[in-house]
Amino acid sequence: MAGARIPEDQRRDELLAAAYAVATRDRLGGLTTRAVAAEAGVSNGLVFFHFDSREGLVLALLDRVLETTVLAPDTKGTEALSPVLRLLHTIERDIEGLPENRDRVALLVDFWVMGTQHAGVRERIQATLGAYREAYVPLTAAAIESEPERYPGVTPESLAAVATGFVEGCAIQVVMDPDRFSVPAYLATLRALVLHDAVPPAPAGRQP
Amino acid sequence: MAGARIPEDQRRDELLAAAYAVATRDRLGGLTTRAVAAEAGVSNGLVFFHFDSREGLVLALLDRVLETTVLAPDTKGTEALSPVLRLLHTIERDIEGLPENRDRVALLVDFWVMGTQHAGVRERIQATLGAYREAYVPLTAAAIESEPERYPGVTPESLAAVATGFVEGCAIQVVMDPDRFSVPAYLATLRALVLHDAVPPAPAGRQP
DNA sequence: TCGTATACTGAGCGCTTGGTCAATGTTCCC
DNA sequence: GGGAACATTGACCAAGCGCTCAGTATACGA
Repeated sequence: MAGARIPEDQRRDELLAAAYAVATRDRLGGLTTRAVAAEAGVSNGLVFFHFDSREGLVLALLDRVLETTVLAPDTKGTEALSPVLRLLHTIERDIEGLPENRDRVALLVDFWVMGTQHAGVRERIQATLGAYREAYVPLTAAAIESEPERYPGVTPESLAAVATGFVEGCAIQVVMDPDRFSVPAYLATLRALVLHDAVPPAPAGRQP
Repeated sequence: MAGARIPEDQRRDELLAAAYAVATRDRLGGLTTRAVAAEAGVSNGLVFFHFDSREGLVLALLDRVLETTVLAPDTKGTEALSPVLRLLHTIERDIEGLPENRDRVALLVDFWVMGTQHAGVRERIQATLGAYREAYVPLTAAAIESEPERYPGVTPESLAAVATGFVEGCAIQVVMDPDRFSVPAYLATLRALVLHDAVPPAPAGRQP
């Protein structure tokens, strides 16, 4: 039964896939080495052969999740819009993509909370979120430059922090209270706040 | 050593205080019955005598934390302001109070995450946050009524949801990344977004 | 003074966990 | 074909967990 059947990298991937399945089902607290081994159909010891420790497994899973999670604003198709509308449109697109990725977002929230107590996790997540925030800076800079008198004391960085913070806040609400959280209502309010006049109608949808 | 020395309610309070100390130090994951007993200087069994189970202890602690946490907008001293400024001022006051309560907010975040998997915890937290949101509705209703043409498709409820969601998002950032999160920069940006013109200067402070 | 209700102790049980390791199966090169 | 290198197993260990319980000390009414 035991033997060198599968090259190491492939087994690692299998185990990480099993870990992802367990973590999205039972959260990080349920991610035990035995549960991963059972999910992958291998023995408990093999997990330690490939990852040394549970911590190694968790960190490898975090790296995998961060790598395969698109965390960059998608500005495609918005080139013709005004800077402010472009920024708004990008935020909206990020928020709209959240509900369909609820499992993954929930797992990321777990890692996020874990990062409060674990320096390695914290650094990885802060780096990723920092890159996400910085990717917004060109958009926010253009928006501020288009109406500088409207944004006194607001820097591209601070506006990017608020924009990504808004998306992150929505992500957490999607995880925590998906039934009450209404994406269309949120976006309509965001539009009304950001666009002081001539507000295009929000997309149709349930509004509380 | 053992005996009926202290009336039940007092011991319960002592144990809850010990649980609070443990939970703010080691988070919910470190809240074991033995740790609480050691913190209170009593035996392990006494925890079960007073709370039946670890779950009972955790729920009692949650109730205590929710009761003693002021989660209602403070509008004192804002009666003379315009509705929009009043809403803004209230949000700012809530956000400014977060950093000094970081331990407590961190504990609430832990409970919040726990609520994802525990119906009892979820119900308690949703009820509290729902009451917080509803307490904002009079403020948001007045703000919308003062400039209805500016808020098409925005209801008092949806604006209250965004306002409290903004505060909650800030709370989580205070817990997760307190060094980078800048309250003054956030508030300045919020002011610029909400007030379309004649923006009063934001309070001085570090801005990233 | 004695009995009873109550608060309290701490050893211990059963279970799960992360982690170790000697043994074993498999592959591949010589 | 034989052996070195590697992947894999599963029993096992120590530690920590929630929880139980027989027993003990205290307060108090009769």
